Amino acid sequence: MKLITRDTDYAIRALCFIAQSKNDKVSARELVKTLRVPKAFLRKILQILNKKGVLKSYKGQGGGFNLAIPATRIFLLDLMKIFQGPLELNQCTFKRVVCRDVKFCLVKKKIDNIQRLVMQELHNISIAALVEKGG
Amino acid sequence: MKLITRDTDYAIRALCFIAQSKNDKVSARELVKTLRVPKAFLRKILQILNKKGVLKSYKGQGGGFNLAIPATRIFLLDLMKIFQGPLELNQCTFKRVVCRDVKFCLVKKKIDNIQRLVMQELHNISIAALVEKGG
DNA sequence: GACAAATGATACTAATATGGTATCTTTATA
DNA sequence: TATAAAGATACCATATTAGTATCATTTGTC
Repeated sequence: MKLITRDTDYAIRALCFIAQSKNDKVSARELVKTLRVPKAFLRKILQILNKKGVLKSYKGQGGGFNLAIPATRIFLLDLMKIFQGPLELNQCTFKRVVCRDVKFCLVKKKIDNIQRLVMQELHNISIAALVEKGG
Repeated sequence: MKLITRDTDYAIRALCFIAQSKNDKVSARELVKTLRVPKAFLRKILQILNKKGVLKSYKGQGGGFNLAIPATRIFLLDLMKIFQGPLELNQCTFKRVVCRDVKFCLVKKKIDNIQRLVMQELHNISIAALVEKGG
């Protein structure tokens, strides 16, 4: 049971690297060299991050990527949403069945609480926080 | 992104029903009637719960299942472990790469904290708690 | 003892998600 | 104008999830 999939993971690594870089742009080739991740796969991920407004891309020779928004405002939760869809711990298939009172499903309520907790925590972790202390 | 899979979900429902039942045994047929879940699939789940010591089974005509341990001691976390394996939110593929200091990976540390939190919460939800208030 | 109704064991299948590849197009710049 | 970059898109392999199907075994009842 995983909470973070490979693509989210790679995205985090790439963003950390880009955030730390002294250069104004970082190309996929550079990232692949350092991160040791399959190039075609990483390129797809970078393209998605670009479309979602997390990265800004520059085409042509000497092109590459840089952050479209400050590293302090890129959160794990955002990345997970992008690559893994919305966090829905369960979709309450319990309706009409276990719950005697449809309006009050304790299972859902309890799981929703956990979900809220997780989301809060994930929303507190930014790319900036990950790179600042050698993380 | 789901935390609870279908089989865990069905297991919870079945256990809630069995916990609430006045009879000393509940058969798969009864469960299917009430829970509206595919019979063959549910039977497989019940067999697993039996093997794992959560349910006790009775073969032959008039047979069925009942709880092998009190509902107060069956927790969501246990069921998730049985059907979804151990909760490992990430397996830290960051080693040597993003982390400059292998011994101190902030990503892992932060995610581990979240994991601890989730496990604590899941360990607080028992089948008994789910049925007691009409959940 | 035969039958029916239950679980046990086990193998198979279908659908979906995950983790990639491969290829061709477009753009910028030296 | 060649080259090195990203954009777009289609494809593929594997694993996981969800579910089926079948036969064997057990046990209560007539």
